Amino acid sequence: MVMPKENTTARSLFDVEGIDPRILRTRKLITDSFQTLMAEKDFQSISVRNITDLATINRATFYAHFVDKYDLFDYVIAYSFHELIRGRLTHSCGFTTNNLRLLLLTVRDYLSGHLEHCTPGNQKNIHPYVVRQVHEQVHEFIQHWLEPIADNLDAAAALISWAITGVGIHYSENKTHEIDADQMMTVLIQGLNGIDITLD
Amino acid sequence: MVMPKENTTARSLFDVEGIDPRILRTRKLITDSFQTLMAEKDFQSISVRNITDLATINRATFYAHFVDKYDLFDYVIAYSFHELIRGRLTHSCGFTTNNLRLLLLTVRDYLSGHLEHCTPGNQKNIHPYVVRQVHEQVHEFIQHWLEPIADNLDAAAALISWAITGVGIHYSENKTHEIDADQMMTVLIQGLNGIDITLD
DNA sequence: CGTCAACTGTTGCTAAAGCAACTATTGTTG
DNA sequence: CAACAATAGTTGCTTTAGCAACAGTTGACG
Repeated sequence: MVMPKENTTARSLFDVEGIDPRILRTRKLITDSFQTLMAEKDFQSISVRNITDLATINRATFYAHFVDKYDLFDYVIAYSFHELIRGRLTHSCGFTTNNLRLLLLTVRDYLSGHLEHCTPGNQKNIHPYVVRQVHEQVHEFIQHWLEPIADNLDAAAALISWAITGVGIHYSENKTHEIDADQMMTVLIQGLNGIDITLD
Repeated sequence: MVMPKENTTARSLFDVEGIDPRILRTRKLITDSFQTLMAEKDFQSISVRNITDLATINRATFYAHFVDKYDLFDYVIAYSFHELIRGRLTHSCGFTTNNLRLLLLTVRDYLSGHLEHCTPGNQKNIHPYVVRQVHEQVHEFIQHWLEPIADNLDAAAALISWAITGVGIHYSENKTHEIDADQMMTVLIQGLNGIDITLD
């Protein structure tokens, strides 16, 4: 089985321009199937066979698109979060207080929707895979915003992206303190001033 | 473009056993797309491009499955009628009065659903393509039923299948005289006795 | 009338998806 | 424990679908 050729010139992970429609269709069949199955049973009890049967594709084809079901899970999380964020922010709209707050709220809202799927005990918490993928997307935004203004780009992007993701996790797990978002924004901004980053 | 290889050992036109799942999927994408478009606009104003765009398949692929949109139309009609009839009758259940009545009622009900799509004037009537396909399916049933009992098979099958189709058209176009179905059945049965065919 | 745009049907070539078969691993049930 | 069934990945080869380009047709509009 030969791997489908990814579009190497694509700007983003989810940019579909110029990709063979068969790849897009198969990918959609797989992710739709997976999300349907996730709605009715646990992740661990879903087999690759389940997914491919429901998607009406060959099992070998699955492995041409994803390494395994964990890889698929990563992709689905990243993609759905990306879609949500795309509806609220544009990639090129810049590093402002308001955008940071928007990003923070988006993270919180998205993670809130993923609390019920991952309840190992009585404690509701978020699956680490979800956190990792969400952070990755946040990081990408921050890095893109900081590029023109930050000297120590990597450190600053890591700090801010993790700060936002962390706060998002906190608020998604206990939704009672809406007002603290502004407080946290203040702390964040002051912290950034300390490393010579200022906001518009 | 090489044509997909039809399953030559298939018992029926719509038998799906052993056919490459890509063929089935593509066929479904095309027919679903077509039926969606038919629900929102006129047959003549639907282009092959419209169909393939909505179906997310290549235009050339369409021609690997169907000769043109008329061919597709035939297929969709025949298939949907076949599905309806399959839910009410089995192919091997024999030539009885009750089965003939069932067949007649199925034809009437199916054709009733196709009146609104074909209204050239104020007169509601049925598209000739629909009639042809429906008759073909009815004919197949009748021929299969008559095979073990009729001497002059072709003539008898033609007579009965057209009689049923014709009566079906009549009742679908004016639904007021439900009771006449039984009268027509009587006439049909007596006519058949005249050519040495008797019913169980 | 012409010309412009869109559609039809067809072709050779390329790329993706299906299939069968295989090894390896994981349960699970007597 | 052994034997069984089911799943996970992988591979070589076959079949189907996409693509781009072409000539021919149709229809609308100035």
